[in-house]
Amino acid sequence: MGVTKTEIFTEQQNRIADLAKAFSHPARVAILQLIVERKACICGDLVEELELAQATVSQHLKELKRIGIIQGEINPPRVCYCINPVVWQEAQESFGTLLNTFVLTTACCN
Amino acid sequence: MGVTKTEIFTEQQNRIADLAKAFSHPARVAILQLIVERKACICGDLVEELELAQATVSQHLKELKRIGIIQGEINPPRVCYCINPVVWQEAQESFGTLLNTFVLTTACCN
DNA sequence: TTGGTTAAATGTATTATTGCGATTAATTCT
DNA sequence: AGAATTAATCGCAATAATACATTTAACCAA
Repeated sequence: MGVTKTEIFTEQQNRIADLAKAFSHPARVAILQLIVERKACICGDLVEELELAQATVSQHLKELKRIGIIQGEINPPRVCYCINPVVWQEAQESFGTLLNTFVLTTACCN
Repeated sequence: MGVTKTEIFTEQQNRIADLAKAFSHPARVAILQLIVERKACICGDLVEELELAQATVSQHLKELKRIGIIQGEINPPRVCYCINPVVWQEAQESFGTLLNTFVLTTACCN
């Protein structure tokens, strides 16, 4: 996306943006939902469920791993992915806090 | 980003991805935080606070408007932006529900 | 060793995103 | 009417993201 000027924002703002990226593509939402639903998933199962090529799924998994919200356990020749509870909880708290800063009664300029 | 295959995902998954986009860039996080904090913001104030050009801020505002999470009231020659309570609540519920599907006790493949 | 299986990595094409200068549009104020 | 103010839009350059075919790597089994 062109060059995001991360240096002019706070750590917190950059981290929230990064966590939000985990959910900002429907394929990643679907992947996370499947992993949660089944407790864990091997890559091949995800490829079967989603109508996406193996390379594409693998790339989304890589991005989710970069963010930290999933972790992969190598179980040759498979890799089993599961939620990283620590980061998942971080997401819960971050979004929860941010979304709760706005209270409905203090709405608007209308 | 290449062509996201929205048609192979559910409405819900696509909507969550879209809502997450509101938070997936630190500038937009900062903008939303400022609007919430001050109840409302005119574009010029945001440009002053953030070290970004007016055109850039305007574009982020446009994206946030597209998603629906903010709304702009024209108050010439200014525009006053504020949170759209309906969509904000939708985000609360969507993320809340999704993030609560995972319970810590049912963790992992480790 | 030789396959077979699975997933990561690589390379490529395409499209989206970011950021900004410059321009334009809309509306006040004088 | 003319000047000033404010924000949207346009156009551009640079970079990131999507998607996939193909190749590579890692491992097990026979």
